[in-house]
Amino acid sequence: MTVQEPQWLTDREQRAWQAYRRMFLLLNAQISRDLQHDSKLSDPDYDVLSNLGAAPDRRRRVSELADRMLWSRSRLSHHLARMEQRGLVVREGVATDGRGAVVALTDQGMRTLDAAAPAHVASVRRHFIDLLSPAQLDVLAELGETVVERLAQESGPASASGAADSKSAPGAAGSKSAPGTD
Amino acid sequence: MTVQEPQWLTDREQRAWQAYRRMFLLLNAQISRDLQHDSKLSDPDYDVLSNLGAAPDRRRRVSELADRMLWSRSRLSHHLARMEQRGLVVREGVATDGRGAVVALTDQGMRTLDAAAPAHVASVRRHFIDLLSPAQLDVLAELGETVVERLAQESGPASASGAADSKSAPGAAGSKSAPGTD
DNA sequence: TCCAAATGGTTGACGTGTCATCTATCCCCT
DNA sequence: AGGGGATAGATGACACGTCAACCATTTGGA
Repeated sequence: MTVQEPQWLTDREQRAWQAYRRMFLLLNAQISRDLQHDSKLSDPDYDVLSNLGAAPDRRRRVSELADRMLWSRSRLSHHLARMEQRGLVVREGVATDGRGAVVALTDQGMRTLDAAAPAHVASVRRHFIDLLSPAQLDVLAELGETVVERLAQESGPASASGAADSKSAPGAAGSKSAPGTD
Repeated sequence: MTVQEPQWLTDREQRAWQAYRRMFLLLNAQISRDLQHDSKLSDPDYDVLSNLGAAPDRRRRVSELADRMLWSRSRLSHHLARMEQRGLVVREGVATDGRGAVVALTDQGMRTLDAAAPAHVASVRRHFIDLLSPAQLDVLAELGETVVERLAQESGPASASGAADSKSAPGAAGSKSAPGTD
């Protein structure tokens, strides 16, 4: 019954882990701060808005939204309550299933999203994307997908994969229409 | 002049950003969960314990600890209050400066850290480190350092106290104490 | 010497996230 | 039918983080 000596991290591993954690800490703080100052939105607020904005009719089934964002239902429920309070979204009942609910973006929510998107994308670019080479971006994407895939299959074969947050431009140039930040 | 059309993310950029965010979301959740279940500690709890555990006399000046961890003083203060409540740390006054304070690991805190470290490292390995190639680890480290460096200098080149990084295992590679993972 | 500003740290209010629990509905099997 | 179980979602309690305000002490001049 020898106690197995734990396998500490090597210097190389330690360096990567450290860099990753510190990057997240600072990057997240900075981007959140920008978003808050520029648009009076929190990070999660933006995520919800952008995900709804990218939806067909600007509305989604609550559980579908939760799955898509990789959020717990509870978290989403709490957050929607706060956002509804602020007039950014509304909850509607769904006819086909008495239990279900649908969240829809209000006009105000839509306007808020449109107004926030450009600055947010710019923030992400400035503090992150533009600092990295294409090669680095690719490695990051690959590595992230590897980790996500493993975690997703471990913690629940029931999970559906979908897109979630963020940027990119879904057509609709001109001036209005959803800043397709998905 | 003309309103500048925001520069949305390209597919490649979008993919990297997306992967990064999802990875963090799931990875962090999983590691926190493991830590909570294995050792009854939250992520921040562990960070504080391990940082104090690695200190010369198992104690640090509060502000130095905050800088080192890249935490706000307020956050640290709140967290120390909770940890003190649980008997993991104690605050002591400092003679040389009437305003100052020092936090020290209690024996219980030390025991808790020792007990938690192996499982935590294993968790980090299992869900993250062991899934990546050395090359990927290096790219991640490099990229993370680039981003951190930029953010650190932007948000406060003035103070810039010892923060930097440096957390390399203080000769702990051996076996006994000083399990420093983060 | 004296006081304004800086520094170290705490606190309160409030938004956010987690877990456990609860309600209502739906599904399916007998 | 009829009831057990799964599902959709909401909620309450509590941990965590942020911001702004707040002491107390220390420092730097005039």
